[in-house]
Amino acid sequence: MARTSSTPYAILGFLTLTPMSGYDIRKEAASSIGHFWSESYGQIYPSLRKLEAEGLVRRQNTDSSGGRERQTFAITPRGRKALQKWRARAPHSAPPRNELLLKLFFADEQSATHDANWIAELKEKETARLAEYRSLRRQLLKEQRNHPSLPFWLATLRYGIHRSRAVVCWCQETLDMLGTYPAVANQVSQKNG
Amino acid sequence: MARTSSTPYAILGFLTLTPMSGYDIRKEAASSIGHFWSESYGQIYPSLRKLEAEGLVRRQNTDSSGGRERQTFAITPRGRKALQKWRARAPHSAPPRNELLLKLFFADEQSATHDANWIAELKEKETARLAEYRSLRRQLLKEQRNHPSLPFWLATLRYGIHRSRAVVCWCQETLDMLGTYPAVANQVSQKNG
DNA sequence: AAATGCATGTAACGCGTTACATGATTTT
DNA sequence: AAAATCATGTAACGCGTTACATGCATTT
Repeated sequence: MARTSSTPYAILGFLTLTPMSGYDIRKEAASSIGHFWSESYGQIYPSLRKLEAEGLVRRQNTDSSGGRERQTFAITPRGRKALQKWRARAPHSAPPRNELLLKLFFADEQSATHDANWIAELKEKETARLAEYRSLRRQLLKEQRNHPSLPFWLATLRYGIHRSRAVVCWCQETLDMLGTYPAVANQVSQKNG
Repeated sequence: MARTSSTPYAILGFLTLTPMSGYDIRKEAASSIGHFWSESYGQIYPSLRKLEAEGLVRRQNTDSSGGRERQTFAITPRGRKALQKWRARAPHSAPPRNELLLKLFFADEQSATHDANWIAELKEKETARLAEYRSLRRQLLKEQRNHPSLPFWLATLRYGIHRSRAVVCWCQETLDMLGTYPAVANQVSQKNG
């Protein structure tokens, strides 16, 4: 198996919940861990093949009811062991790369209007996310009330909430600061008070 | 020039401050934007060559006083224009990838001790960062008091502060949650109160 | 003389995205 | 019949890290 990629383990993780197709995994990932992790088909399908070749997953049944045939995979006992081993290894945190901040760092009074607009957008996006988090939280509390993993899922959600709140707060502070530049104050199409 | 990489622009940005060598850029980047951006030599040196070939930077003087010869680069007028154009383009935010959260999402009561330890470490790291931010802030306010870019630099710093505070807060909440599992409470080597 | 540190640079590798190709089914 | 949707898959590409190679100076 690949040395450093966590993609195969993300796949194994989802397959512990229930057997799934690559398509399902993608969809599930987007809705449940999308706020801190992303996977593309270009990663998932090849990974599934490798995992199958190593006996960590097995093809369950290819049912063709509705649409193209679906390849459903299930995790094997060896797959569960591999997942456990991965779980025990310390996570490495990737070096951060935030292009908005990079641009802001090299801003000047003339061009700061751009930043103000981007930051206003970001503020709205993160505010919208907070609403999504709340609804996702309600949904989890209702539909997964007794799932033993619920506390862990909620913990990752809380991370997103803390993060978004911090970002929204920073956005407002920074918009206020940028607003002190006349060039910015006059040009920004803002709904920030 | 490369289509999507922001590395060349980060380099151009630093060269607007003062002419520098690749080595200097790396050091400067680590200390000033290291909390939200990273560059490696493997990126910087080839980028500098390309930028030179395109006339966006020029080699200034290769002074060999002390150690190996130093290649110092300065930004050209065309380089400034390229930087301005980049500044005007909206930043794209990379899809997030947080391996700690991925592992936590697939945690179970047995293995949650690992997470608790990592989270305790993270909490200390982010707490230490907060102290670094404060000292960096003091330094900026003293040494760059009149630099026109100071407000933008402070804004990026505030981002880090908000972010770290949020993470520390989440860490504590999550440690408390994990502590309710007997298996975790007994095994974690903790100094968290 | 050896080891360490400064400074420049390259090569190889793997990862992940993007774009594309395919094919079947349902909708219009 | 055409368009849109579901589902699987591949190929190409670029980016960024890691590891390595080099060489000069200073320290021990």
